[in-house]
Amino acid sequence: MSNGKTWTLKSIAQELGVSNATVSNAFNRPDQLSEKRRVEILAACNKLGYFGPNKAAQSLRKGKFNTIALVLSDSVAYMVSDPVASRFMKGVAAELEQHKVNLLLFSGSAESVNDVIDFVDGFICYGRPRNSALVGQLKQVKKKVVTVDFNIHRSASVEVDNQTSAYDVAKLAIHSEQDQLAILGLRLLDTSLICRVYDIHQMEIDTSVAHQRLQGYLDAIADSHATLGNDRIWNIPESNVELAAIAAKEALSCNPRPNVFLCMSDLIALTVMSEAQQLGLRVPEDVRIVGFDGIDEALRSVPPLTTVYQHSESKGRKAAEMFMADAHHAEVLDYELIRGGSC
Amino acid sequence: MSNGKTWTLKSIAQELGVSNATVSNAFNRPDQLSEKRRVEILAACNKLGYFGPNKAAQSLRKGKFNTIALVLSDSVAYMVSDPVASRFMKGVAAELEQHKVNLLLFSGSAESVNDVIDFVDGFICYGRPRNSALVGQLKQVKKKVVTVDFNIHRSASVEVDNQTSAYDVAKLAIHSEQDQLAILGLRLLDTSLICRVYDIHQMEIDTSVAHQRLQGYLDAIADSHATLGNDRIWNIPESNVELAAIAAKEALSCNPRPNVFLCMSDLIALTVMSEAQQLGLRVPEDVRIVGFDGIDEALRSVPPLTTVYQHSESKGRKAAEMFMADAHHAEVLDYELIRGGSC
DNA sequence: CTGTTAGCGCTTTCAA
DNA sequence: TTGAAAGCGCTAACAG
Repeated sequence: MSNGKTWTLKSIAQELGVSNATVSNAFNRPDQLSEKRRVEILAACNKLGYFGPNKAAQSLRKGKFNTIALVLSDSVAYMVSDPVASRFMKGVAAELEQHKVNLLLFSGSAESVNDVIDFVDGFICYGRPRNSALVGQLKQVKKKVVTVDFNIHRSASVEVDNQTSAYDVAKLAIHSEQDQLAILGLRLLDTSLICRVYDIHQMEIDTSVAHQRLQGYLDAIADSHATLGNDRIWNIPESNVELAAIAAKEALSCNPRPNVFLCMSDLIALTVMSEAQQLGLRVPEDVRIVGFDGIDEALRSVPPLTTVYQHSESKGRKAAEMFMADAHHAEVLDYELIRGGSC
Repeated sequence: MSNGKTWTLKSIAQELGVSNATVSNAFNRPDQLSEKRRVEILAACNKLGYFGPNKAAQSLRKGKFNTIALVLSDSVAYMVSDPVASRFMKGVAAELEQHKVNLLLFSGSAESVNDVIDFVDGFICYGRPRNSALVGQLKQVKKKVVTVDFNIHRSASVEVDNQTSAYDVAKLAIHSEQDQLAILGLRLLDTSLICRVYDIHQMEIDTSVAHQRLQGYLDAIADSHATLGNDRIWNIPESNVELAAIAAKEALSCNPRPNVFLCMSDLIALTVMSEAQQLGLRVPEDVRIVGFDGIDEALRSVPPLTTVYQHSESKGRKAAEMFMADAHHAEVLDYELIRGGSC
């Protein structure tokens, strides 16, 4: 570590023989002193190793932090390796970088936003946080909030029409009334277990992404008069290959075997595809599969996956944009149906 | 937004008819007042809607922030979607979450760490930042620093032996003196262009990951007496499929066509594999390929990729651990050779 | 254009 | 156990 003296605005002002207001102005309000004087002061500061006012003190004083908290729906550790969440973060980061605003990652499983609220100018909240207490807190917060993929009925939100898009992609997969459906759901239940979801009608119909997609699927199935047995909906707690493989194996070994798989993420869909192929089943001849999200890997699979492409990166960018612009409306983003070869 | 009054320690103390020191103690130093009194005060605060001392003021006073900055080697937007960096972040996040320490993502292309230095307790720096000025700043910083995959000769570091691992995996790929090599490098040059790298001997041999790997490859080639033409090293500026595909096409259309491809990332290797297969070449019979990193997708490819598996998540965890423990040594992490079917 | 001063909201001696 | 007061480092209003 360098052993130079640690300067403060005050001490440096004293050293230079000017008042601290002058130094402060030199850094923050160029119009308050002569160009010449400002340059002199800045140069002197730089030589002495004073690199500008302490940001923490500055922020305390101004009530402005140049930092926003991105509240994720789950732990940071989990979200950062989720391909869809990553793309979203990428969009947020890209936009914030332009505004020179720092990004603080915050876990949706944390106990309280209080830990960071005094450090940030506000929140972008990506998906309903796993700890639902946070939602209540966010409603009370006296700072800017932009919600994504859900809405807390205040301030701004960015959403995609999950229900309609799920309906659309399901329609692509269902070909006849004879089709036997299976739904591989992501986080339909608040559990870390892989299990069937039986009483969908008793489920609290909330605004979570999973439930919106489920509703879309169910509508499509009803409209098509196809069959969805009451033991044909799975809950998968996390979008990862290991868990998905277990559910996929279960689903593929049902009797009668489903021939259409509606999957709430591409990772799940790709896993079903791979499991099916290992059983010697052909996609789409024997088994049709659709995913959701439109991750890169889905384009590269054989056959490529039919899925709903979400503009996750744009979503992130939009959310950050709305935050910066202090927007107060709800923005609904487009989606695209990708017709791969899996159905 | 809630319209309740915004309490401060002072105003709440006044309201409760006690001194502000008492309120402060109730929240921070339970031993300084009776249990009964403490509980009373806390309950009263909670009822009135005061959720504890303002963290920004607290931090300014204490000089402790419970936040660390993760300095990435490139822009946050880019790093967050890189599979290897993601795993690293996952490890860091998991460890910090346990300590209830917040994570601030910081771009390696930013101008100066000054923007955040006053908000954080220190830095974890993942890879040499693209803006090399940051390295100099980090050396001066009077706060904790842990570097990863490079070393600034102060405080702690976590590293993997890139050179030896590259050597090892290259040895797996090279079978005879007749082999025609190609190296698809990642960020060997400070440019955003895809191009050949000619004068490797004039290159500043630095401690960047890319150069260490290159040295490992070159050693392996030399030891095997195989052939690496002087126009057979490519620079790819980013690890993504589009850029990799361009370089892969170039490399595959060389005459004589290389039959061994040493790739500095799995994504690059997978892209070469896919391009080769599209040309009707068989892997590994016609073309042998090795990657680096050991991402999930590499295990699932056909054939699975031979590569070096880095324990990226452990690396992240370790870096955070060392930060929290205020370690000062250099830690060298293990790697594993994964023998897939691609060579 | 420059200097003085009152806080931002808090913690922590120190004396009572 | 409590209260008064100094000060963390800074900004902004105001007076000169």
